Amino acid sequence: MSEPKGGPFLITNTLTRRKEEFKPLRPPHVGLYVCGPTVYSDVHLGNVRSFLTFDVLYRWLTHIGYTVRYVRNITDVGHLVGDVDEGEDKIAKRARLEQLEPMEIVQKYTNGFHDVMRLFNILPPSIEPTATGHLIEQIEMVKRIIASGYGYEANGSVYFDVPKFAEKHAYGELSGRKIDELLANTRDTEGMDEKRSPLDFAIWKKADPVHLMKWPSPWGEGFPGWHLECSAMSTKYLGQTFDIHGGGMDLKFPHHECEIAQSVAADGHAPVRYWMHGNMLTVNGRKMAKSEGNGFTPEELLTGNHKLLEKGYSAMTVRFFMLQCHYASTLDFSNAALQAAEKGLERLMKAMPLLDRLKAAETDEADIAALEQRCHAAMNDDLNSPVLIAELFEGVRIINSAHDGKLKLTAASIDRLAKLMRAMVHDVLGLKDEGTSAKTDDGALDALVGEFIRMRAEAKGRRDFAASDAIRDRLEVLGIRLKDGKEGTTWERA
RNA sequence: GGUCACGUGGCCGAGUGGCUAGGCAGAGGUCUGCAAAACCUCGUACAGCGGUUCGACUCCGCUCGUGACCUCCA
Repeated sequence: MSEPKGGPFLITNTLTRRKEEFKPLRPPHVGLYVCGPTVYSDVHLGNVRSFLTFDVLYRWLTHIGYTVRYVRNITDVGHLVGDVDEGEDKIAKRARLEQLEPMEIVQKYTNGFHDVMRLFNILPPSIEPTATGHLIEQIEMVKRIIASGYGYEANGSVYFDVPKFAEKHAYGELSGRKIDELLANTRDTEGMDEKRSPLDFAIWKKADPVHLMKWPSPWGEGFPGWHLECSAMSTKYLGQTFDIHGGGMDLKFPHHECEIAQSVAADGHAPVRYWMHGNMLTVNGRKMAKSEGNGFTPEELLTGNHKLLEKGYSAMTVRFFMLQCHYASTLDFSNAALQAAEKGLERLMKAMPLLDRLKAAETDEADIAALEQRCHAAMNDDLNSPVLIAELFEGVRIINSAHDGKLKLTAASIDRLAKLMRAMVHDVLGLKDEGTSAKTDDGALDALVGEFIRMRAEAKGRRDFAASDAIRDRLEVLGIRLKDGKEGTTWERA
């Protein structure tokens, strides 16, 4: 494959801070790695936004013809709760609080994570490796880092020697940090006596005797450092250098910076060619985060049972809401914005079934090819889903106008428009019908409502509008809304 | 404190050195017995102050404001 379908695909590479043309290492294959969740508590909406961003990336790469191997890990090793390097690990803490085995915690929240992903129609990755399933690879990587001279053992733990690494390599390149500034900003050095420098980070950590999640290693019983699993697993499944690594902005430093250092130290190669970072979801201007306590669970979202929510919103409403904002911008949550998205999505989704009912004309009054071109251009420009959605509303206008008989389309244009709309709405944006239309209901209800529509038509025929309006009003109360059109009356759920 | 972003019409949010995305809300109109829906028309916004330019919302500087990272975090 020399060129992707529909022209070059540009992405903002956070390593260079520029928009670059995406050229995979081994086309048509693309290696994509995304940092997954740490499974010690419920995922919240902010987490969902990040996984949604890369879901759309995955969908778009696939749509333009690439074969993508998408790896997204599950962090199931208990990393430490507090600052510095002391204290309880997160999973063990949760296990104690919930009185469960650590691996029960891991399973419980992994299941929950998968449920949420399904709810938001986020596709599963090609490989979903766990940190605990790749201890051997991680231990081997620690050995390679020690062998290259950038790792040292101290009291059963192994640390990465950042200042030494920085002498020959660009530590801080991704996050735009300089070693001197980092050193100048170092906070207290308590509990860091094992480290040669406060900038050093653990790649293997000795477990104290009460620690629950620990494994044997050449340095004694312990557990891998937080940054190590991503390096080890991405290398295993995507190679020492691969195409795209994604994650939230907040992972840029230190997590991704450390990943680069580890890979360079262990294998001598920069691991990633294009880094992509999604921005944060905010609430009242503040980042939604577990530590802020301003997040909410999918159940709360659907039911509206949360102090921040005026009402419940469907998963697709939220998905659409997020896609109306570019992934690299912060997106502020608000009820007003969510309600606007709900209305907009409804308009878009209601136009989709009309595609089957358009009547072909001899001439064309809309340029579907140009619309198609603009849709592709939007997504090829750094996944600009807001612009794609704007174009899709142009498609909605065309569909509605044609359906009203105010705009002519040839059979070929109708076919092309239908294919375009379905591909963009369902395949690329991942928006699915949530079953509010009459079409998905069983035939009995449709037949029943049809009977009322007939009765009402008879009343209207007698010009007995009191009777016809009564039928309409009572059905409305029951959640059935009648709509009179040129070709008769249709209904939908109110 | 250091580093880096951002500040767009009532709200949410794209974007560009000159040709005023889109959605929601609002106003008027067409259609309809009425209504709903749909369609058409309407808002000339870009924090403030300077500078560069024939021309800046878009580039540069300063000021103000907000946020993120610097510690686990998507």
